[in-house]
Amino acid sequence: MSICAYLVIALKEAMRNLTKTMNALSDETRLRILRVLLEKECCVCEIMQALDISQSRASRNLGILREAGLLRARRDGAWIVYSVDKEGMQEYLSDMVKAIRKALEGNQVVALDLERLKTAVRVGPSRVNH
Amino acid sequence: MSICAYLVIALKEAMRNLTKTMNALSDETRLRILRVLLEKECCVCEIMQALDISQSRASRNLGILREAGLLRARRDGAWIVYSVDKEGMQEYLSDMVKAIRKALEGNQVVALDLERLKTAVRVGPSRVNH
DNA sequence: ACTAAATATGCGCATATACTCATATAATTA
DNA sequence: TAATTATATGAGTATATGCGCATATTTAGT
Repeated sequence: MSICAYLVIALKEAMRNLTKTMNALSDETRLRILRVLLEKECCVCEIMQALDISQSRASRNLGILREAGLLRARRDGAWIVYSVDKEGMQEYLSDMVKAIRKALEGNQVVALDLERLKTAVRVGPSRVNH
Repeated sequence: MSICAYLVIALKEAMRNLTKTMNALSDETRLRILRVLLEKECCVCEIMQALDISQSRASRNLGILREAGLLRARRDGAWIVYSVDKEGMQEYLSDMVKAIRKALEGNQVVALDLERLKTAVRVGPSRVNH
């Protein structure tokens, strides 16, 4: 492949990254996950409990948010802890996150999620009766 | 339908509006259209020329942005002029628009669109050889 | 009123998305 | 090392999306 072709790809990548981000943020499940993670870092099973959703659904959507650069993941023993890396993320991503947070202010679905989050415990999916 | 059921629907509407907005902003064509309209209000045929896309594609995506509350449309003679209503739109929408604008700064695809916009004329689709 | 022009939209197709179910992978503990 | 636990992921399915093509709708001009 020619140098030129590579350049064209690089130029298109910025746009692709942006649409990827916006796509990640255009789904209700993922907006709810993001909002919960703005409250506190969580493992998959805590997200399951807060949103009252299945394990695979939680895991897959966390992966999409991570892939879009909105979350970071670290292992902590048996768990993988997801968090919003407010400082480390690209500036345009943190702008979006701030806008989303504001847009979700007072939202009732979110309120319920945050309520359930309070009683969520770091216990595996197998012990979450869902 | 009971009052309760209506309340539940109303509570869910805020979330639905947000995902609708984000969805509208998660497509490359629509991000490009929005960016062009931040430069100057346009009729459909000017958007066609700036982005070098078909008439139905321009019209449909303008409609989606409009439906999401991001654009307003007014008739001007034979034309329908679309614009970003920066003052009139919901606050969370204008936050998103600002973030998008910043994210697209220096983007090459956008640069080409804006270049073509300069030479775009308000002449109907039938006279745009595409 | 008739014709032309500008925009919107129904339809069909190809592709993308989101979910569940079942299973694979990776780390912990006995 | 074997069993258990936490998370990721492949497969299948139902639905949503984006596009082009053709056509409908609405306005302008004669």
